[in-house]
Amino acid sequence: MLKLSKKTDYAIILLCHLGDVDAPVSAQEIAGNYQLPQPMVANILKQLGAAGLIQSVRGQSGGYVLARNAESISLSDIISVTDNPFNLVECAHDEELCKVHQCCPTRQPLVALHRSIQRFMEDMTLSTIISESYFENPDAGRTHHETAHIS
Amino acid sequence: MLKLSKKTDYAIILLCHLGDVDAPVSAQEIAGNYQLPQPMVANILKQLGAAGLIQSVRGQSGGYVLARNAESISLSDIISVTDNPFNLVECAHDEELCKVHQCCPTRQPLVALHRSIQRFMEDMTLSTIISESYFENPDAGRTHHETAHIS
DNA sequence: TGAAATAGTACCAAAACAGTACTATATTAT
DNA sequence: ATAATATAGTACTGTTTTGGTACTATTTCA
Repeated sequence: MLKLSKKTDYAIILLCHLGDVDAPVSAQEIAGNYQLPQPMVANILKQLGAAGLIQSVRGQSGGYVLARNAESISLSDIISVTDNPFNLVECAHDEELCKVHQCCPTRQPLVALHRSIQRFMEDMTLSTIISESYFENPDAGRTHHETAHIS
Repeated sequence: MLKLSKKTDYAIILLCHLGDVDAPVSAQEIAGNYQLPQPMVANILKQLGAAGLIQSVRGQSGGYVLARNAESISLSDIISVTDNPFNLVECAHDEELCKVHQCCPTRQPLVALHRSIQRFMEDMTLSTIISESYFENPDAGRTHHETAHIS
C-alpha cells in the first residue's frame, strides 16, 4: 500500500529519544513516555539492537543507547530493520511476461523511483530528523497532531 | 511494506499496452498477451475505467482505450486508483503522543519524503514510461527479466 | 438471437501487520 | 546471596490487506 509500517514510525520516535539522552533508556521508560505498547517497544528495540543501530545495557538500570552518533544513522538504516530491506517492486510480473513482450515496461521508471526514494532515505539522518522536529515546534505548549495527517 | 502492489504493477503494463494501440483492446486479449490472470486484468481495467483513466467500449469487439493522451496520465493517477490515494504515513502515532512529547518527531521528515515521492509520481507520465521502456530495450530479441529485480 | 464484451458485486485464501506472551539470562542494589 | 529490573530470544494470535476468483446483469454487433 506504499506506506510505512507503525514499527518504522515507532522506531523513529524511539531513536529520536535515544539521540537526546546519554544514559541508557529502558523500553518501559520510552513506552510510558510516548504511551506506546510496551511489548511492541521492547521488540523494536531488540531488533534495532540486533541490527547494530543501538547498544543494549543489560541488568538493573540498563537500557539502550545509540550505537553510533546520530549523523551516521540514516532513515534507510532504520527502515531496513523495521520494514524489510526496501524494495519498491520485486519483479512482480513473472518471467513469462518478458518472453512474450519486448520487455516489461514497468522496470525502468520504477527503478528510477526506487532510487530516488532510496537516496532520500540515505541522506535523511537521525540527527536531521531530530533537529527538524525541534525546529518545527518552537513553542512546547501547542500541539500539532491535528495537522499531522498527510494527504 | 513500502512496495507497490501487483495491481499497480499490472495497471502500468495494461496502460502501456493501451497507449500503444488505437483500437479498443479487451481484457482477455491483454491477459493472454502478458500471461496475467484474466479476471484480475478485467477487474483492474474496470477500476481504471471507473476512475476515468480509460474509456470502455461495450459489446462485441469492444474493449478499452485510453481516455486521455498518455502525456496527461501520471504515475500518481495510476497509483491513486490501484493502491489507494498515496499516504506514506497516516499519523500512525496516536494523539496522546503529541500531548506527552513536544511534537511527534516523525512528521516533518516524513512529510518531506512523502512530498518528494508524490512529486516524482506526478512528473512521471505514462508516455514517459512507454518511451523509456522502449529506450531500454532497442533489440527486441533479448529479454531482460533476469535483471529486473531491484535490490 | 447468440456471441463477446464490459459492469457490478461479492467472495475467499494466503500473507503481512500489529501486538502479546513467555522463558531465559544478565546486572546491580541491597 | 538474592531479589529486582533489565535485555534476549522465540513463538503465538487476531485483524487487515493483498491477490485472485466467481457470478450475474447488461450492452453491442454480426
